[in-house]
Amino acid sequence: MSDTPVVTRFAPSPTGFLHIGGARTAFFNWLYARGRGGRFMLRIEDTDRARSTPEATDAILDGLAWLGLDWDGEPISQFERASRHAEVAKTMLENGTAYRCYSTPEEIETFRETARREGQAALFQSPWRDANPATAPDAPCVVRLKAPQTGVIRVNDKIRKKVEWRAGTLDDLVLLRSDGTPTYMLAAVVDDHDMGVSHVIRGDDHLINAGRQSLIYRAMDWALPVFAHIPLIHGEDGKKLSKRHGALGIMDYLAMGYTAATMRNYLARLGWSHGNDELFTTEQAKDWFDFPGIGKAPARLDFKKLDNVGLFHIARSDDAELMEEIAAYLVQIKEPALDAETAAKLQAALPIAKNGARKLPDILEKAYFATGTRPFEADEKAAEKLNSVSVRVLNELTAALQHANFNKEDLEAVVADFAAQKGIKLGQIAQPLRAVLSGRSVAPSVFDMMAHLGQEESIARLNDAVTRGR
RNA sequence: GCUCCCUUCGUCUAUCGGUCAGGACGCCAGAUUUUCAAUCUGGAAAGACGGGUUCGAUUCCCGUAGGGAGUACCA
Repeated sequence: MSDTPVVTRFAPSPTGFLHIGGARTAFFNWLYARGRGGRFMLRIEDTDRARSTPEATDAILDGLAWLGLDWDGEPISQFERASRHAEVAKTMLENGTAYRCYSTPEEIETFRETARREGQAALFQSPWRDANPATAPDAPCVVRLKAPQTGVIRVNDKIRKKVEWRAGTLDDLVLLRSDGTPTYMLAAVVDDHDMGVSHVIRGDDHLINAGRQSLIYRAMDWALPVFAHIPLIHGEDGKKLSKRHGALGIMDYLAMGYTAATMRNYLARLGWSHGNDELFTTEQAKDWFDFPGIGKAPARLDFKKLDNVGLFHIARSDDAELMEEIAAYLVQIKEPALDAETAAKLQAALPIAKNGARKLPDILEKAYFATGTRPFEADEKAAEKLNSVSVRVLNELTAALQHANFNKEDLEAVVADFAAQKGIKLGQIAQPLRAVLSGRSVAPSVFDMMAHLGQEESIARLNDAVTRGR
């Protein structure tokens, strides 16, 4: 282990929302830095002026914020550093590792077509590479990297290990466009260098770029960062993620009701593992995360597994935290916020309602008995449990409840005794009881609900049903 | 086309030459049971294929197939 401080970065291009793959890349970078007392930085790669928008930048920041991935310092705009990039290109021009190329787009296209037709690699070979500068026309030009034509280009990757390209299979990439703006290849290298980035953790789709970019590092005589190219995430059908798969954006998961802690755990396990550990906290992930645990093959999204992870995390979330998650969830699905009274009722019922919930809406559903108000109208399924017989039984139960202590244990005993006396099964009482207490067929334990509601409210709901049943 | 990468149960994965190939989700069966769940017990389920190397390969090497990425004055 080197003693240089760890600096990682997430460098999205602001052309859309933060997608699930990008979120995981950001998370891995965050984990690596945070687990080692390093810095995690954010750089917005907005050199493509036509496609970059401030809205997309905001959306990405929102996504990271929701996931709880905090970054150090201010996000860096790559575009604003254009003059520094041009300066580096100029240095390369001066030290002979780059050249001006006056070929027009049409000429390049013709070259490629010919090459392709002849079955050759379609890498453009500029006639200006070794041309005498004196013969240069007074025309717009790009600045190209002078890629080596002999030997091999080798990159050491933490995950792929040694990756090599034969010189000549990497082209003379454009560093500066004809309008003087930098391309991604140049800008990314210069920024990573200037920001002191020690570890570049990014998607597998950049593996070849590591080879290309290493040439720029060498041209400038800069130390290379540690590269780690992580496998991509595929859709449930194993194909590349696309619109067809839905749930592409990280915020779509909030809209479905998954909590941030759930997503962090699930995302961490997609492509990374720590022995047989499946369910863990973000703190543990920070301690454990390292390159040897990262796999090589792309992973697929599995919502069933995600649900299961949610079960674990909701159960262990603290109530105040869950209330915040629920508020964010409601905003995301464009539902009105909870009023103070309902919120208070919900929070009080959380210890009961979060039991067995995988997603936020599950909690809301189970908490309805506490957030709703009398009289409770039984929904269709609940109504099936109510008939003249069951209502009569409930009426009799009410009497038994008059003298009960309203805690779970005593209530269980009282109701069990009552059932024994009547010679009926517990279920024959519990189900209609659930219907009158919550108006639903899906709700927490009837004893939990009564203990939570208290004697007065519980009996009032029983009486509502009895009155209506007459 | 060319360059590079990848390949263990349906899915996520463990294994770092010798294991009855382990775990998790899901699935199936059973238990529990006041609903949906949850919980508990048990079960089926995998090394893409073909060659090597080796006393011995899932593990190392080569090839094939399949998948992916790149091949832009996009990032």
